[in-house]
Amino acid sequence: MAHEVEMRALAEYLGQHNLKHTKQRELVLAAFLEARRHVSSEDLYQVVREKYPNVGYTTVYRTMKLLVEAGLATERHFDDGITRYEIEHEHHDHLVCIKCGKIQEFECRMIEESQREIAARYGFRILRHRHELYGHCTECSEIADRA
Amino acid sequence: MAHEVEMRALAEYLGQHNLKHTKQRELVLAAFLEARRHVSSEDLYQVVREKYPNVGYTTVYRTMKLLVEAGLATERHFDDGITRYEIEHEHHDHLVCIKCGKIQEFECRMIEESQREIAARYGFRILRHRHELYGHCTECSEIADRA
DNA sequence: TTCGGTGCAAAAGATTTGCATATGT
DNA sequence: ACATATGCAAATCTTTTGCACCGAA
Repeated sequence: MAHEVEMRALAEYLGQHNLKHTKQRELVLAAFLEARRHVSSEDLYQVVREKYPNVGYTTVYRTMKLLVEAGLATERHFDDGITRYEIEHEHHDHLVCIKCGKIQEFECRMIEESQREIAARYGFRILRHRHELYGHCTECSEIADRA
Repeated sequence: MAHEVEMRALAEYLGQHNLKHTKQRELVLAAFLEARRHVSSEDLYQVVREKYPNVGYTTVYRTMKLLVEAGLATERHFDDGITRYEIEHEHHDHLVCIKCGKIQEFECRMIEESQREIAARYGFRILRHRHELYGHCTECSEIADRA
């Protein structure tokens, strides 16, 4: 079984919270880790279904919420209204191609610094943020130019 | 009638597109302009209903989409999944208080510059962006500290 | 044996659509 | 007159919830 670290983290979380270690939770976590991209519950449901057709929608939705609680996943809301998940990691923002849907992560120290400055200016205490740049990626720009 | 400029802009857009100038469209636009904050279609529906109880949900939803087309309003998606609208104007981002819901706009040249730099680095052509900082505003921070 | 988990179906909440009717142009 | 707009109800789409049954501890 791959993903030993994450599987152990899940087991630990479940143990500490008197929750049960089930096949379904393991399957959803594995599918999520293997996806290596921003996936929706629907996406994961489809993947899990291929091998285990008796797993329900509900379980996938509930398990993703659980993984967020456990600190293994982060919820993301892009502009199409569908909730997507990514593997938990900090300090990054997103470039979203509105043609092909590709999502590219980026980091920028300068922006982080500016955010702190803005927060100070308005007396806000920042807990989290969203920063998404929407447009066309290199490939899609080229296609548009040729047309 | 207040909002002469915007009313004229609406009339112009309607004329140019073979659309009709109706009482409902005027009412929704007036309610939107008077709100002076980020409002949802539901909010506007409630306001319009007070004076004109026979206006339907559907008309408000459709009219807000029309106002976006006409360049009078901009659609915003914050993290609660409800679509809100603001008066069209550029170059600003948002501070959102997750306790009281207050939304404060801000502008930052430094961030805009960084965005251009990031776009260049990844070969993206940026068309629009979202940048929202979520946390506690001054008042809500103070209340939390006192507790 | 005992709770928590699962899966189905039904509910929920926001928004859209079909359709008969009403209304600008 | 004619095409578009309206308003209701029903449909949609994503996500959540109720509940009887199942299964991990």
